[in-house]
Amino acid sequence: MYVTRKADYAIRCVLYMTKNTWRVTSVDEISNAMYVPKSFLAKILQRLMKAGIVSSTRGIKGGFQLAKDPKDINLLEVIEAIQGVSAANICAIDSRLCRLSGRCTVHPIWVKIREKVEKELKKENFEKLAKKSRI
Amino acid sequence: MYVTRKADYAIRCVLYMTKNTWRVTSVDEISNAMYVPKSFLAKILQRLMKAGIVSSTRGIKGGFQLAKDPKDINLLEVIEAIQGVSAANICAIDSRLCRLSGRCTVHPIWVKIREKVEKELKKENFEKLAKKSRI
DNA sequence: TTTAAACAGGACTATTTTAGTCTTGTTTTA
DNA sequence: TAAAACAAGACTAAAATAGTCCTGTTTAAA
Repeated sequence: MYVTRKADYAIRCVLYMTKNTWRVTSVDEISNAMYVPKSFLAKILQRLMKAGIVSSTRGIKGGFQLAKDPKDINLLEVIEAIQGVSAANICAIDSRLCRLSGRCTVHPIWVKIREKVEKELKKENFEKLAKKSRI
Repeated sequence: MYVTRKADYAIRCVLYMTKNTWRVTSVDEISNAMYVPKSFLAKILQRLMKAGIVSSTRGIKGGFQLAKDPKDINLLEVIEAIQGVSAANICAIDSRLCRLSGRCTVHPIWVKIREKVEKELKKENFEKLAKKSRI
């Protein structure tokens, strides 16, 4: 499980929107507030759209807003919206990717770690995060 | 925390050597047994050398053997010997790498996850792994 | 009705990392 | 002294990461 810059930006972005729930925020605004390159952020928001996490309004005065209640959005979901499923070791995602799997002693350990990490990430919803947030 | 092929091969390699403790094994032998490209494995073994996990004997009939008791070698140590320290998010390794850290709500979560993963990996020593192993 | 602000989406690019290979040299034992 | 084995650095191809850019389309407001 490695969190890319893209997913990290996505998290900041959802966090910002959580603090401005029900208000339409533009890419430009989020970009400036969260120190994320604008055109890169636009791509990220498109992915969050496809995942149903945000919704968009086009045209002047348009922008993005959360499509769900912040308490129903967790970290894992945002990360996976951006980079797909991931794990410490590819074999923990798809055992076919490892020619030793099935016979491999280490395999169950990767699976266990993946489960633990995903559990932690699922526990963290954005309502909770925003309460603690100072940015 | 992402485990590269290199670290994955290193683990297989240490596992093989654990099952042949006190015997000198050549790169060629391990390479064939563990399905790892020979010249790549040679590089990996050099790293394990520097980390003090294996020792080498040069010349004909030379090769590698574990430099420590398998029960004193854990997964984390082998992974870090190959790829250095890692975490789900770079900010969990060095908070200076994140311009929001200190103010970032998500930062403590990455740190917690890193700690949990490292704890799991430290628990797994090679004596234990070899007992379960069928390869 | 036109203009400008904003999203949509595809193509493109530079940099870094990953996963190796290759070559030349040194050691050691039979 | 030849061959088998490690040592170490240079090299390379492919993939992933981190963006940028450009050409559209939409829509509120002047």
